[in-house]
Amino acid sequence: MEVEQGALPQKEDFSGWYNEVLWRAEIMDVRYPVKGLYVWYPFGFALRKNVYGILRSLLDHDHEEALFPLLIPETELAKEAEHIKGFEEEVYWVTHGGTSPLEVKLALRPTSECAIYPMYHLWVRSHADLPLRIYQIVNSFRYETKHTRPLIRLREITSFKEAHTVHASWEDAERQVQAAIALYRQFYAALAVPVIVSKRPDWDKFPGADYTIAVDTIMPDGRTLQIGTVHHLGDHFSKTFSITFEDERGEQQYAQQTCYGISERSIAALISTHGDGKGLVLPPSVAPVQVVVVPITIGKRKEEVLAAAEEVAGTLSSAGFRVKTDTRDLRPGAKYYYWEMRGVPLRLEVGPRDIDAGQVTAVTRLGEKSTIPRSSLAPGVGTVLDGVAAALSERGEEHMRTHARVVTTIEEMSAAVEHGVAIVPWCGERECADFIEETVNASVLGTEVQAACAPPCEGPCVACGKPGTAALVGRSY
RNA sequence: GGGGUAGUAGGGUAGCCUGGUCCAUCCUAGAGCGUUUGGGACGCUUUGACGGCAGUUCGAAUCUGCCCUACCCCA
Repeated sequence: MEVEQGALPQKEDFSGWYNEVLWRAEIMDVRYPVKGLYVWYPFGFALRKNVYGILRSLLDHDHEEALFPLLIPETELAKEAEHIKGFEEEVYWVTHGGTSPLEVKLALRPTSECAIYPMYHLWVRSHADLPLRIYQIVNSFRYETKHTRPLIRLREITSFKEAHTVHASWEDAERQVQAAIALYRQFYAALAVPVIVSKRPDWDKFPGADYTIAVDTIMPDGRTLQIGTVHHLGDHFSKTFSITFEDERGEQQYAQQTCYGISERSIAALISTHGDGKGLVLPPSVAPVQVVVVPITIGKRKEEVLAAAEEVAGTLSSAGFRVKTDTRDLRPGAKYYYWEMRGVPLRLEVGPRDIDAGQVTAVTRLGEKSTIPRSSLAPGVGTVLDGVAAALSERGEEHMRTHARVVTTIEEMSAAVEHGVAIVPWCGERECADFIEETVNASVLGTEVQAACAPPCEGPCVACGKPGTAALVGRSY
């Protein structure tokens, strides 16, 4: 793996910047010989492990992790008419076993409802089995026809975390929807990625859902990226798959269900939100390397410096930090650039001058330089890392504040969607949404908008003038 | 769905019409050795490719056929 040098494309050229940083920071290798399938480098995979570790620990409070098969028989997939219609153009099919055609074609899961619910039919017997909350983290396949992009639009989604819950009542399922949104908010707060939550318009909901709540973020170029969805499935699937339970009175009832998912788009958002002209910027919570120790070895004191660097690294890893000592035979400057590209939140330089002063020189990924006494190394590093995390959260919120605007006219909306999203009053009619889309070349993404920066807005619909409520309008990936 | 263009080393290009020292070339690529090291060091040596399969030919990156892949334009 080579060390690429020179400047990144400017972040203003977001596409160029994004593709370049993914391979220079060794997140994804896009050279795999199938369009839309990409390879996780070890460094990228380590980042993925940390990010999904946070997601797992949040879910594990009241969910259980399981694993369902990749292949779904056509007979199961075809059961829910609305659902299959939503996916039929994107399904990969396994048609042969060796050279013999299969009697029943097998689909590579585009999502796992049809793999999981036949089993839920067997597992759910009584109200005592409910609520049931299970999740899995798996790959899934969609034959995307539009422009594919690593981590964002893929033909193999490698890291699809999908949760599927079963409840006794519609209201109970709705409470689960709220709980899932809260959980996703916590998750993205941990990544310092700001989000907007909204309810997707009816025509844009998950195929087979009562309604869909989406979590979006705003990318550096102002376009939105959907980074999480939560669906209330009502009893559509339980009727199709006969998921019933016996209630307290001994009567059979159809169960109420929800499902909700997050994919590696969360990592795309993480990278895009924080990265800069020098590469990745990672919150300490997920950085594969939190602290890099760079020995400044000069002439005679080389051995002494290396020993000091090792001692510093040892102290920190005993204290629980993810530390790397860079002893490669490179100039210090080259190492600084190398680790900055990989988003390491804190660099510690240990040279003769530091040794003599009983300190280390600390430089954060955000460019703040200080010294930390060797005598209080671990607490000092902890404080600095907390500072980086706080600064990233603040930066994220600032980005959201400057890219989401509450407006009331077509003209203002048109200007707002040039570099962000608009929140405008909308009456809820499809015709008005179509008018908005054609006029400003952006979509109505949702209603019931919840964002830290967005006060509720009501007023006459921007398109027709009838009473309307806040709608999120933007250009999306 | 219809049309077009293109695939040459880690990356970027030339060569193709007109088969033949083409061992091509450039870069911040790889490997090795040495001198270096408080913000991207340098020298020397060296490695490596013609998208795939078949065909024509004494000889194919170059000509022919099929296939694969990617990109662009139109619906």
